[in-house]
Amino acid sequence: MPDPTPAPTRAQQITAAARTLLETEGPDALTMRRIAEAVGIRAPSLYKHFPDKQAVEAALKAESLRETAEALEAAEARTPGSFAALAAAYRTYALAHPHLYRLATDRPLEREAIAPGLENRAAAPLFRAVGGDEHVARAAWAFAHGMVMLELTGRFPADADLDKAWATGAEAFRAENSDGAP
Amino acid sequence: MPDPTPAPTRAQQITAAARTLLETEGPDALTMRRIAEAVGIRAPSLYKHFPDKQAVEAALKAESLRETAEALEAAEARTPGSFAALAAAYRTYALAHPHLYRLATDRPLEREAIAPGLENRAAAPLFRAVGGDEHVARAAWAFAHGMVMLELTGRFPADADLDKAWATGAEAFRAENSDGAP
DNA sequence: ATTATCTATAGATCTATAGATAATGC
DNA sequence: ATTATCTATAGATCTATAGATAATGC
Repeated sequence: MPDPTPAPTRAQQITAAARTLLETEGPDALTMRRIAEAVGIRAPSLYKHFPDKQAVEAALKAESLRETAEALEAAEARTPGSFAALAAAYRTYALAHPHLYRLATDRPLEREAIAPGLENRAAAPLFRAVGGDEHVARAAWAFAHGMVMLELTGRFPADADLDKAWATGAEAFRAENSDGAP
Repeated sequence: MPDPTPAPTRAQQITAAARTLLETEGPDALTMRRIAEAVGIRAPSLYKHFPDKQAVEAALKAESLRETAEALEAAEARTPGSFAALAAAYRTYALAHPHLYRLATDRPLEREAIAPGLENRAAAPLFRAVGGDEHVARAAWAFAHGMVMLELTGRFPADADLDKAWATGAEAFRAENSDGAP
């Protein structure tokens, strides 16, 4: 019988160390030297496992995207057809992993480095919840991303009731509001 | 009669040079050395006019915020009460100044470095256009910010019809949708 | 007197490559 | 044989301060 928890490959150790650094100390700590130190090797050895730093970052973006998809799929399974439930899950994931979320959404995605279909998979629950309209789905995603980013960046007033703002957006993009009202 | 176009102060020259660098070459070009070179002095001399680099960046953020407020006020004057008109003006400004917009919204704002009331001034037209509900105003702002950032970052599919996504959000946050529907 | 500027430089980093050496797998 | 690792280092930068010198304003 195969080992149920196979030893992680070096590449996996590197990605895991990079993630821990990013999540605990922020983007400035994400250097090849710090990553190597965390793994217990010297920085030049990293280049036997990843061509360059961008490739390490791309692996972290793929992780974040996959976990976002999983969070949305779980929310959909619990509460089918509810954009509010998806929005809550999206917010929860992003606020739990602020540096990772930012890395994954903040700069262009190296699409050749992520699994084909992963972007679509992450978008699918939202598409379904807003009634299958791609334009509504994009607007709803923008709302959720904007709320998360403005919240993470501290741009709302300190005393703002963000739950109410989220509820407003959840209401605005409900599937029932998307079909034919004047 | 006073000079109608007074010579810019050094601080103004420095801010202007910094802005040109940022807008034309992006954030990596925004170094104290490059700024000094553009002004025609040596980098250490900058510190007679700004305490540190963050202060230069704060001046650029204030400029961006003021111009955003002006763009929204102009749109409101042309088309009072229309969130769609404000959203269009917001998008136009951000896409015309992508690096500046990103600098101004991407990281925490040094609020002590910007004119008191400027944040409120920028928010006021939106607040009015959505019918005076602060929660709707925040959700609508998040939508607009999210659309801009996802568009700037290249996260929508290349063939996505973003005009339609903007129109969807503009409809969703219209003042008429904000009062009392079930 | 004060202010602006300069040179020189401290004090930190980074990413990535070259080439040698040790460990592993056939 | 091949792979992983190491040391050494190229080649770039950065921000910011110290202290000297020149220019300006009273």
